[in-house]
Amino acid sequence: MDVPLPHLDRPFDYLVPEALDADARPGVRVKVRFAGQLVDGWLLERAESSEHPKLAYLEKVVSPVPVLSPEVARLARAVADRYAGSLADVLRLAVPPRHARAEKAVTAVAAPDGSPADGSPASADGTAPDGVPAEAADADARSGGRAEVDPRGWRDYPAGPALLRALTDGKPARAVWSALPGEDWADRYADAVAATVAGGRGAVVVVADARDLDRLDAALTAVLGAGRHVRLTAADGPARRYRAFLTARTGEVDVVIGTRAAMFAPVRRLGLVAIWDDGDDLHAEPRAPYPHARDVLLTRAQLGDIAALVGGYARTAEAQLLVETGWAREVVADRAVVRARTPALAPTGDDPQLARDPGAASARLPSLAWTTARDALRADLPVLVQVPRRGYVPSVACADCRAPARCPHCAGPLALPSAQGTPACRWCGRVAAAYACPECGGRRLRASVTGARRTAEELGRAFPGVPVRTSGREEVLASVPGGAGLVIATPGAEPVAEGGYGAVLLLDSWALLTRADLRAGEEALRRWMAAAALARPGTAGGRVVVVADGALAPVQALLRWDSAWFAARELAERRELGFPPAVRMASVTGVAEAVADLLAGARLPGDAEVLGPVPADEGRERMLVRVPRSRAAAMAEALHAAAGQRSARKAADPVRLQVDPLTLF
DNA sequence: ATAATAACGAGA
DNA sequence: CTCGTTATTATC
Repeated sequence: MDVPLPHLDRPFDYLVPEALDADARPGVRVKVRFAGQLVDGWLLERAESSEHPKLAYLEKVVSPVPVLSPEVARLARAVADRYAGSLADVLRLAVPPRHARAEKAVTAVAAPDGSPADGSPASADGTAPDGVPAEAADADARSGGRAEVDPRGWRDYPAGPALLRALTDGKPARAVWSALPGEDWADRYADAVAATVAGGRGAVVVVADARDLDRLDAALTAVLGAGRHVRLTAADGPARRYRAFLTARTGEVDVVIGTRAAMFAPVRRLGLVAIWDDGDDLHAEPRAPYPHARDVLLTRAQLGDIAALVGGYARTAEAQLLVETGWAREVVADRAVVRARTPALAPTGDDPQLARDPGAASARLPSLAWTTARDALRADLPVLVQVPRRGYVPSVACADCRAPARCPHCAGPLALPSAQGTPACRWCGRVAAAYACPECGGRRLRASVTGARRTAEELGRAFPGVPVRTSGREEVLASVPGGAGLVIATPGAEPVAEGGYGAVLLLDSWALLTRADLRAGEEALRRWMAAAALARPGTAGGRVVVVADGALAPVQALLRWDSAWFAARELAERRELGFPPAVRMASVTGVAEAVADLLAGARLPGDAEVLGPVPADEGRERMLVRVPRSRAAAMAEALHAAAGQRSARKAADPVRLQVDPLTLF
């Protein structure tokens, strides 16, 4: 039933009229009369009988195309349960809006009679997508006649060739991959997909943005040839998106790549789910119930014995948890290989000791950064300058040692309500009047971040005669030529340089590190590594300068190119502080009475902690519920049920439920 | 939203 | 005890 009310989040039985019998198959969109009015719905399954005494008839089958595959239906239910949401909400994300013209075009190709090509009934257990008969695939598997895919660049990782072999063999391998600097990740993902396809199975790959998608698209076309895969992204518009969706659904292609819109893509005989750069916040769906692409894909892998690949230059705490729990194996290069591929990395003091050179002074560049850039330009190599985007909310840090200031009571972040105010916790609201830094004992606090963009603009003037390109919000460059030139980019928009950059400067790192965010350190490292990975290896003259204190853990991790170490440290810290992913959290946001009402009605597990309230925007407030991971399902169910109670009695004020919210403060 | 149903209280 | 009114709750 396509209604978002949580208390109606369950199947309803209807009679199928004779006339609709042929079209009324599982997975089709239907219209039914519900509470007097016509509503949209999904036909989940056909049954012989019903418990319900008085059934109404199905009003209409919207389209005979069973757009909802059994595998995706099961996945959507699991995702709804995990995120305390409704199936209808997840299905809205999973199945793009119907586009009649696109449907006509695709089904006409797939089957002249208008029915989809894969009209076979769902497999009994619902785990495998319907379509190709299982026996055919098994026969293929037993024949042993599958070509082994050349591991190519995966040879740089001791576990790499075995991973590809497992993919071809159809084994549910699960890997957390730390890409080497300079690695062509898109080629490696194309290899992994090709290995899966060689085994007769399909794949879903999710990337963060259009630029990554274009890159992966090109790599896949090179490896698989044209027409073997399809792009699925909301940016392509409703018609193309629906068309791509149907192409996958009808089994015409069995490799789908895309942004997070593709995470639910129906793929015939799915054998691999993969995500690149899982730390990018674009992977978090902003619509209810706010699922994260990584979690959706991993749920999918778990439900269907499907292989999973989680990769990035940097490793997230979530990926680290997969490794530490043994759910996934890490695929990393040996230290010797890492050393050989890494550019020469150096930190430099944050306080600019301005160089004598007038150019450096005007650009307010630390002298090491300036000389590094100059040397690269002299060697006719491009230079990348990473400058954080504006708009970061600074949190409060110790003015002496710059450790982030945390609430002594709940370890939430401190914030200054005004320039001269007393710091207060953004979680529990307690005022930290007599704050003393646990690191150095300092009592003074500072809020930071100065204009970052101007630094970049001035940088151009510091190197007269050198072409300057910018890549950022308005215009994102995919690549730049190899000669001398300055490229100024915001994080995530760094173009690839032909042959690699001679120098990469990571400026204003302070803005990244002091963000009021649990993931500030992880995020900084992720962005630095993504930029530094574009530099040439140190042996080929590649140098990276990070303007940050070399003693800080994220900086250390960058210098050693060891994000696994940092992720382990980060995860350990979150265990200690009781933060995700070590625990499961949910946030409940709304006007105070509504939040209190919902929590009062929720039968939370006994060991649940309720934190807050803290003020949220527009007069609303936010409470956090924290449980051990083992209680995650119980917490989600309790919150969903409580939301159901409220909606059943038509409680006026809406409450937003968010499980594992990306930002906790 | 709306219809069925339970709950309640007044008047016989 | 019945009837009419009102709160509650389920909606196939």
